[in-house]
Amino acid sequence: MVQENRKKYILKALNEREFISVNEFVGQFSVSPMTIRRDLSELEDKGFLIRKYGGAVKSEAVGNMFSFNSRVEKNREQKEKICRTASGFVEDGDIIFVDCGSTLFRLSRYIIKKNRLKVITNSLPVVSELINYSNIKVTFIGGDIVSDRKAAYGSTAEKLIGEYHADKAFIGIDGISVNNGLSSYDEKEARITLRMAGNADKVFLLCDSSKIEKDSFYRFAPVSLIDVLITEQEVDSKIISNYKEKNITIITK
Amino acid sequence: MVQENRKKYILKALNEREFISVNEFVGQFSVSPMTIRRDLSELEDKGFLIRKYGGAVKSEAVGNMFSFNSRVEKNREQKEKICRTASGFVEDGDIIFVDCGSTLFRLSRYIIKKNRLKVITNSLPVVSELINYSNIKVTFIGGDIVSDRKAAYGSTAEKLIGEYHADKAFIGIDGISVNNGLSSYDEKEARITLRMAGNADKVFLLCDSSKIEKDSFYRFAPVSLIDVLITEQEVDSKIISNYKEKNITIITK
DNA sequence: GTTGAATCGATCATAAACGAACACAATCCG
DNA sequence: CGGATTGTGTTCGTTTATGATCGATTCAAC
Repeated sequence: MVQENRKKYILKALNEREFISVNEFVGQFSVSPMTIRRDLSELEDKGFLIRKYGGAVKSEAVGNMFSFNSRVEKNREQKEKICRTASGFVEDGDIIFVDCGSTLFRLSRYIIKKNRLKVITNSLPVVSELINYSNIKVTFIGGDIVSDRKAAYGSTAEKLIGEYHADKAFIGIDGISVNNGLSSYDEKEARITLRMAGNADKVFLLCDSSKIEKDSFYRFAPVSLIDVLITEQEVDSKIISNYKEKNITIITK
Repeated sequence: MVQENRKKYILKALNEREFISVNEFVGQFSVSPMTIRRDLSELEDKGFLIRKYGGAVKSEAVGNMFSFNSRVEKNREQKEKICRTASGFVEDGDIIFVDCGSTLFRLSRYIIKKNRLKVITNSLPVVSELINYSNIKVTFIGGDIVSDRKAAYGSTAEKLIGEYHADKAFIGIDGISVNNGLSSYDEKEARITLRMAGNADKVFLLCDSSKIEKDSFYRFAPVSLIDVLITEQEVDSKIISNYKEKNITIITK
């Protein structure tokens, strides 16, 4: 059986049962455990399931009021990839800011294995993803809740961020260009992002390649605000060197 | 049976009974007691149950953020009744504090029809109930998130409450008596409650009758802190007059 | 209280599962 | 044809789940 059919079969099996094991498919398809593990890993990246020791369970996507509507989300795979890359920069014991937004939200699932992590965020989806993991301390930036963003904003929120300092900040934007810096579609959001970046030692910008060298309408900071730009695919080498000049590293995997 | 199934089964069993024992699962799953103990320990960390000698009991924690909380909550009907009564005191245009806890959480659904309401709370379940109603502005008190209470606590949270003033505070406690005042099982929770009450013009205490004239271990305020006590059934007229002397009205419907 | 049985949790040992790296074959494409 | 890509299997060191041991703790009966 070919790879595609195998994956379809796996998903079908998962619809009928709560848990599927690696070994059952090893028998059924006559392939090695490694192959099944790879299949499951890819399906996990796409958000179809969650791997567990020995197999996998259904993706819990439903039921969490604070989670984004993932089925219809665009660029989902790219976001997953960016976040997976970004999670490599999170170390045990870190204190990190996590900005709000649909990209940053996906970072949560890649950091739940870290130890003694402290996460400071204004995003409700991030909180609800992390709340059940005792190895992670979550601090929520309070303020006025904006329902369509599912996050806290406003002067209180901004002021509160100033009371914390983090090792790393993971932020999102709507556009970035060497000449015009970081830009956002929403001013209140930009102010939160700016504060988080300002109170962290190292700043990681997570954005998909479509936003690079594009500007959104509210420009709020020079590119020097960030240290690392993480995106999902190779970028023009000319662009890379432009950012390099500003001491910004672009990372794609 | 694999680990994942085991845990799900354990939680299912806990939904049907008050107490589950380690030994019953040792028999059912053919694993060692140590394994079950480890399972229970992990489930406790995530806030799904509370371990006791020989097994575990249900967690008090509320939460509509989680997939399998359809368990039958204790005293649920009484809490509903108390909250329905309390909602009668909420008026259009009010600014109100809502404390955290399983009783106060139920207040949300009775106030969603009000107009121009502003709700200030440290409870995540309350936020998630109200977030989709545009007629209600929600302000979340940030701070350290405590997973089993699903709310924010700590010095930041306490300080933040001081920055707000509300028309009314709706609070909960674990015990109240004329002589010893309000008491709580948890000190950090008491401090939040105290701040909310202190920053509101009128204070409504929501508690079921089993807590009246009972003391919990941390006494944190005299009964004069509150203005109105809302409970679910008729209280002894002697008690009513004792509270009346302190200018507290007891309301039962 | 005292005592004894049951339970608990820290620790160690073991087997299974895991993933990174490398190797190999099949396929694609200039 | 030859290089690149893709899918798979193998190896091997690491991680995870589990069970066993054993002293400490808890509970209940006295």
